[in-house]
Amino acid sequence: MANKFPEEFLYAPHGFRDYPPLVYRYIKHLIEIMETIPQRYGYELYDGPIVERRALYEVKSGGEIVGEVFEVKGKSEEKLVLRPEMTPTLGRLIARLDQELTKPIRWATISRYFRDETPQRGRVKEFWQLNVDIIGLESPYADAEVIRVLYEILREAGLKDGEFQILINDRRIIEAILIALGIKNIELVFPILDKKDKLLQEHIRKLLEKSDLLDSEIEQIALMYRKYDRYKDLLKEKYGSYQIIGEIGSNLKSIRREAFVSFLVSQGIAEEDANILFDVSEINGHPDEALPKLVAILEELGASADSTLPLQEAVEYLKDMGVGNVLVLDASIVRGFAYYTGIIFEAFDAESLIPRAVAGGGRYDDLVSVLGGSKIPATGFGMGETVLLEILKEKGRFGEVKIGVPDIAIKPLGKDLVSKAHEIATNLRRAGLNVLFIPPMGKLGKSFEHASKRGVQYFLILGKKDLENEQITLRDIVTGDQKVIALEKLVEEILKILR
RNA sequence: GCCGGGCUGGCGUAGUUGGCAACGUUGCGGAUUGUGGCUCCGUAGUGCGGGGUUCGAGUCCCCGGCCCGGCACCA
Repeated sequence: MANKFPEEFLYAPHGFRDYPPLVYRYIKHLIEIMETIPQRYGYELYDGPIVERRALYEVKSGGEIVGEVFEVKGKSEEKLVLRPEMTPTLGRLIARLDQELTKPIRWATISRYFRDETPQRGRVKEFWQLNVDIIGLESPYADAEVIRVLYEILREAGLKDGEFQILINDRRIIEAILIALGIKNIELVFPILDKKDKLLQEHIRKLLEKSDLLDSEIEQIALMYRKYDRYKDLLKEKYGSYQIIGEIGSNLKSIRREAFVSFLVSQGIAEEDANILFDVSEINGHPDEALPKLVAILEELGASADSTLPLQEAVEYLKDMGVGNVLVLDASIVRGFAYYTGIIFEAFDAESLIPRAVAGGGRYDDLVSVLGGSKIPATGFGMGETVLLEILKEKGRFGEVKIGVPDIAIKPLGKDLVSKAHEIATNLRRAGLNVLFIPPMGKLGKSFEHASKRGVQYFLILGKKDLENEQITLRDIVTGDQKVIALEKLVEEILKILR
């Protein structure tokens, strides 16, 4: 180290990760699950380029999101970016290949994506993401099926029913309510629904400003109210002595309403309508109970309840598929994206250990046509590996992930035995085993130690004495047992032991 | 971008009111070429960088860097 190489250069660039084997094997484990499960449901794998035209992302939602994209400089004039998500690429592919593809199309992909965001827990600048989509099937069965795939992945990854929830809603229902209320600016209301919790947080912050609490405390308390169920006890313990905290606590229900309604009113919505919208946004429960509430609201407004039928149907399918008990209809879920047109859903850890969605998706019936293709219905979801990884880490839910652990090691005792040992290793490898070859120098004991630290249990010792009898010694490194095996029966014997 | 916490051998930590930098663990080497994981010994830090206060700073003050949380934002 003669010259100064800045120490920080030993680390990955800010927001990016290194993946030494100890870390990588867990990610790889998840990736393999995410890649395998969709195939079990008949999905084909595909991929696109990591680099896309910047314009592709401007088409679908007005160019707002491009700010968090990595620009790529090439020789051409064309503005290129590292892809931040898959759906536009998928839309492009479908628009182009539409005519030759058998419908419905079931496609899945898992690959790396990039977003130039501020890193946080569960969020990094480079990540793997799975996308699962059904294109060309209008029936809510399609929505149900992709949700079933999502469910199975979460289960396979190690989460149990009750440890996660799949929140579901349908934009068409909310739209029908808004229309019934005579609200024209639908686009205005969706983001507000999405920010309901945040509105509460801000409202409480304002209430607390009059008190003698420190700004930093106010910030913290307001956040706790936003996630009240989780911080209820802590809040009482820490700030219970303040009168104002007690007051807010006992009036929380009306404060929630006030925070939401007053903001809507400030945006030009009538107070009466705003109150109805609040009631709608508070609907949160199993679809069997929540859906009738939405129907009732629509009927009260003198509107048709037909908009609830697709969600109803999807829920029925989901129950038939065994996913009924993790569903929660949350009428405040709309998802930030302009391109969603119908059923939308998000998966969360039930304990909110990580306050981010594990996966999210929905129906986007117009995207392909926006990109110049024919009008073709589509639904699907995206799922990154980062949040799920953090949740499993938090729960200590990583079992023994054995990736890159050799099944067996072999060491010749002497240079003149290398070719024979290599021949044996090759036979074992051809039988499908991962074989670690240890060169003949050094002490045998050290080799055991090394193999043991690599997680290897079985060790073949090829020495002259054994070889004279066409035999080889197999040692179990864990137990210390060892026996001599005839070379001609070796592969067979080893396979028997390993199975 | 904002707020908070941290930065001591590879890793994890201890360091009382400023005064010889300690412990655990891992890696590597050693007890000579067919048998280990126990023990022993050796190896390892310009204390994140820079400046200041002081006889003397890891310990106090200032500036910067990086890491980790959280907020904003989030396809």
